[in-house]
Amino acid sequence: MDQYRSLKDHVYDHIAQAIDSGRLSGDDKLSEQQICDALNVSRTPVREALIQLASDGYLENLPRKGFHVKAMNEESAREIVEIIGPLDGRAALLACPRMDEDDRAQLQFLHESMQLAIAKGMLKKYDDLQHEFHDYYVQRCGNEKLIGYVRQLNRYFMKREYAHVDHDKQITLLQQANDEHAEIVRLFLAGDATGLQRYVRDVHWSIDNAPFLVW
Amino acid sequence: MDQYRSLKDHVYDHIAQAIDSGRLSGDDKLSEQQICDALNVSRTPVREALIQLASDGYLENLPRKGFHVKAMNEESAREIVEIIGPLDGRAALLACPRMDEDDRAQLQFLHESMQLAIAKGMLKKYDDLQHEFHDYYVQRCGNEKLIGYVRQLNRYFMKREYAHVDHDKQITLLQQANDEHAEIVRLFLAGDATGLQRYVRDVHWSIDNAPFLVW
DNA sequence: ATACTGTATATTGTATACAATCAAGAGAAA
DNA sequence: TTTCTCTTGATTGTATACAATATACAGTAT
Repeated sequence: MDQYRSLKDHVYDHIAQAIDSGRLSGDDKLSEQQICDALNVSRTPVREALIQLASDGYLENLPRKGFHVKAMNEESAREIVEIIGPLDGRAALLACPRMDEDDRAQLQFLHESMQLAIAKGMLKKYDDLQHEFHDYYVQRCGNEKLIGYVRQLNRYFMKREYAHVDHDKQITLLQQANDEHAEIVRLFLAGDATGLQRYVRDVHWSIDNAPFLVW
Repeated sequence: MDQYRSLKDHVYDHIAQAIDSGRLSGDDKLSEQQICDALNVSRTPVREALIQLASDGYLENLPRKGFHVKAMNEESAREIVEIIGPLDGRAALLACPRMDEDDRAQLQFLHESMQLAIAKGMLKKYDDLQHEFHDYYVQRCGNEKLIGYVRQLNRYFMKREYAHVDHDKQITLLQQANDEHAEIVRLFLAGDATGLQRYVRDVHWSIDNAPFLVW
């Protein structure tokens, strides 16, 4: 058994993971009692976890009607795309002067790994590497609040499915995205923080691209 | 007696207001029992409110040691200034095409009111109008998530004091800020959304200005 | 006087009990 | 059959009780 800080945090992690992994989705209602039974805890820590999950954007709370998973609809997708660019761009700007030789090598390696994944048609692998790539410089921007915002916004892209696009089209899209990653790596190597911010914000996260096209 | 949605929300509002108004500050510890006594409620809704307040950035929670007000130090001020520009700029971009004739007139009126406040040396009044000015277009950006982010970040500027700067210097700073507001109004009137975003982000919220210099 | 240790008190974390509201279904009236 | 109402059970909101940990302080040893 894991030694959690508190039962509240245990419950929090349990539900957050269920949502991130897609086991809970849509507008699923969460029954407090059901969670209690599943984790063998009382309602108190469960409710505390639910309140925190709602505050963190995982859930919605209808008064007297309980909590349900916040659905990912057209509108919230738009809202996220409208915000992520400026934040990710700013993170890149801040991270740029904080990167050392090894960091830049890591980015280049990730870029080339993604290229390999595309060549082999390993879409899932590409997706993972993509997150690692962006995470790498975001984590090094030196701004905890910014890191938190970006992490929260990115959650919505974790569950994205490519099923509705045919395989060849997907490859084309990923290749385009990775060409942009190449430019991002180039700007990091050149130490052009300002240009980097502009490129990440206005090109890579162009507001005109649909959510499933970028990144 | 107010008819609150729930006692939890009642407690939440009470403490949030105490913090926003400056009655609670620094690293003040919050005693659960003390809040219970003050509001005549049990610990359950109090704890639920505290958890939500912590999740919303008002408080910090040291396990087994309770909640305390998150202090505003040099570092978190820097973090906020690094983020607010891109977000406020994006809000202006999104709001621009959504403004009608009346909205633009409102912005112009607020700008001129601020000019009047400066002329009369009414610094507090200027501050209030300033918030109203920025709030006006942020509220109209059509992105609830973005509105929430900007609101949360702005909380930190509400309690700012000018005490450590002499009066003449303050006037100079406010005049400079309001000149920038004039340009912002001009861009709104011209409908130049892109230029507006750039100006708000890179000039008005220039990362080089200290927090107490801008806005 | 200072540092350490043990105990008492206070505070936080969790469980349970109670109150208030909501949802579903049975039965009656149209 | 449909709709309304009433009742019953389930679920949420709140209070209280108990358990675990931390804090404060007195007493002792160095």
